[in-house]
Amino acid sequence: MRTREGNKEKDILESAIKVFAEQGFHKAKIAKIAEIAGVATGSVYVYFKNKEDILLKIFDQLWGKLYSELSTIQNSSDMSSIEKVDAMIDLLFDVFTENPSTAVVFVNEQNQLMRSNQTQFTHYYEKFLDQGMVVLQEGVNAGLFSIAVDEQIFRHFIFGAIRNLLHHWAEDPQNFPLNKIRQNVKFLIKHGILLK
Amino acid sequence: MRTREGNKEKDILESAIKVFAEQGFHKAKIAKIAEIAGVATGSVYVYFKNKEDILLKIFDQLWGKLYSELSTIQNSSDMSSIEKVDAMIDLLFDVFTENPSTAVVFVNEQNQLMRSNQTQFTHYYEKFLDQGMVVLQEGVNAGLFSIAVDEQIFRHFIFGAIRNLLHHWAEDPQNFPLNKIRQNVKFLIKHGILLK
DNA sequence: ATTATTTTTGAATCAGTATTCAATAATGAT
DNA sequence: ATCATTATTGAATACTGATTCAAAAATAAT
Repeated sequence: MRTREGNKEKDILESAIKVFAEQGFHKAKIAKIAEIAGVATGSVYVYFKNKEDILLKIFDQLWGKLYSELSTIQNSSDMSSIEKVDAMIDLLFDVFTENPSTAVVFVNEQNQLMRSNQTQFTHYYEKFLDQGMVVLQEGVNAGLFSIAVDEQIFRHFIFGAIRNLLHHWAEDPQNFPLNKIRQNVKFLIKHGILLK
Repeated sequence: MRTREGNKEKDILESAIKVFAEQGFHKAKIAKIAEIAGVATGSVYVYFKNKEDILLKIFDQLWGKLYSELSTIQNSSDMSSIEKVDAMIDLLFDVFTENPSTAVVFVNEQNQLMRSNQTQFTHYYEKFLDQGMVVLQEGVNAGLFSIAVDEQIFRHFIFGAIRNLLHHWAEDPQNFPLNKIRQNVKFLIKHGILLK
């Protein structure tokens, strides 16, 4: 017998996130991912079926985590709808702050990938967005939020906005203080730009 | 001498937009683009330097048009800041409505492309976003818009939101009436979701 | 220390497709 | 009608890089 040394699967996954973020999925080379992970090219295929499989696992991990944490928020019966919306925004920012490269990969690759694949992560991703809509609906029912806005549209609106901001932050973290972004997003969602 | 029959460059460009939208840039095959354009594979290389060059020309065209039309809006001295914001949103929606495939290509490919290329279209794209910020600033100065929001952040916020909505609309135009989206976006920008 | 088993390796293979280019066709000029 | 010039063609080429796999190395059991 022989036991595996270290955690190569994890190393490769982390290396891949970096390389995918830097080069984009298609220009990223398996040899480079292997090199940064400190393993041989062939080892990548011991742990992953193929290149796309690596990307899928990255998203599985991401959305599994996000969905599980969102559920916790959702079940906090002591929070108002407004607080929940804030908490959701914090959640997204927190997770992507931990790993800016993941934010870049998410923004650049997820759309393309979802088109050809229906897997694990798609499920969690949808669930995540659905949860967000439940919070919004609760707020409307409680008379806190305006009913002038369609939930589907709102969901894509706010999600696209955050996504884009995270992207720009990830590409240039210095000039884009994340806390300021976070505050601004919370404000904009609630009040818009009009002074009243 | 011999003159060129038809307008092959235009045919190829239009065909490429369709194929890129459907397959994504990397999976799109030159042979397919040529076939749909009704020309031979080799002809593509008469009119374009290479595959990426086609994509660049698509964006040149898109942002050249958007920037030029935005300038017209900007120069309308009889419009208030609020009206200008509305007009900008209409402009974006109008242009992408004319060609949903362009919306898909824009959302999926522009980020990647901009990273490796500084060309014509990047210039117009930046100018376009800058113009948007000028409008916002005017509104703040006129006491119409809240100063609680950083313009850079607002720019990425609203642009990301619209982009994402256009994307979902382009993928599924039936279930996503564009006019409703348009109205909702205008409302959200101004008032947010909070009822007051 | 030898053996059996499992992990790791990375050079060789292989596939896919962007790009080239010699041949062909079309056009206009003479 | 012939020629010169330019446009078009698409099969052949060339290249890149994902994937494979036979050999080597590491480990644990005896």
